[in-house]
Amino acid sequence: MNLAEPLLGWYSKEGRDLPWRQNITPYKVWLSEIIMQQTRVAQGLPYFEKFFRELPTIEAFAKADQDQILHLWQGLGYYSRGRNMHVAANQIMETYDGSFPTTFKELKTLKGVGDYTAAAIASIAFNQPKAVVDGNVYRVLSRLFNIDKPIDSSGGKKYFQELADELIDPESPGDYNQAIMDFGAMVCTPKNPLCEKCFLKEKCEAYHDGVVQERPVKSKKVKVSNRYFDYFEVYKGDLIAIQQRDQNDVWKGLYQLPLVEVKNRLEKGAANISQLIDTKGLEISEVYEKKHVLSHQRLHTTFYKVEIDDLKHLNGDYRWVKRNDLHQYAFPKLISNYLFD
DNA sequence: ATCCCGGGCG
DNA sequence: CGCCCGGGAT
Repeated sequence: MNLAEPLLGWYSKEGRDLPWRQNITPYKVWLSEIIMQQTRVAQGLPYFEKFFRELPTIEAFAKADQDQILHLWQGLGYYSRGRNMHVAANQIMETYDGSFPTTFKELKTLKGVGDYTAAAIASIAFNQPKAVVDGNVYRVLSRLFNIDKPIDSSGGKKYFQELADELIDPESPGDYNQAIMDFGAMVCTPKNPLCEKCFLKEKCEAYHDGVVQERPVKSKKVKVSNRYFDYFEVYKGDLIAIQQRDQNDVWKGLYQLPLVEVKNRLEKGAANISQLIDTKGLEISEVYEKKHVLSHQRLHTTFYKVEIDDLKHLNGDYRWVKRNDLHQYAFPKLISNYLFD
């Protein structure tokens, strides 16, 4: 696909007018790229202005003391970026005689400069055809080519880097790189991308297949959270209390036993049923503990049973069911295992 | 209030 | 591969 032509056309009209894009120098590119890592333009822009005003040259940056740099950095987050820049500035003064290294390989020897930043400086400041691959590029390419390789796997990273290197415009690598990132930030956004007015929608395979929202793919499992559930088998004679789950949560619409969810393991215990009924004079026995794993949650459950002498003692949205009728209700495996096994 | 996002380092 | 951080979206 010839991506460069439409992208550069769009960029020349719609690209953002940013201070480090005027009178380009390697120092400005480096400063802006490091500041913009993990940072939105709106937030980083005043920091760039401030740094460039206070420390207008690589030499000034190298000679500043760390306290001054961190003070200027205050509020931007990821403070190792500032500390690393200080080291890198001194590397440049000492190893490269005060002038920026010009090759991707040399640039990567600078502290805090990885693949992305080295490619950005090499292409924007030195016109070398090295494709940047940042979050924008992953998103744009995974959608345009409907690629479902995970962007957080080593194989996926390599695949996207190679694809990006094929697509880059060797005539204007710097503008091309900035164009695709602006496009990702302004049109092909993570949430609510502007597909309907996108000039690439006819070429976009994910748009064509209706999977834009599912790109890019990440393989890292969603962080699994721990939850602590205490279930109570509350019964009177032949009747047992059940409850339908209606919250926007796991097992919505299914039935379960009266439940008390607690924040952590320490709160676990039979006493939790006092939130549901008056436990005075009742005998509550623990039946067993069970860990139940879902894709995104680890449920630490404990089952208790308690017999009550008056149905009214259990307040809330419960229904009393004959034990023989329990099979008419849909229960999560966790609960049916308890009830029927 | 909670989730999501993101380059580079150790 | 987990951590570093703050802001924006939800």
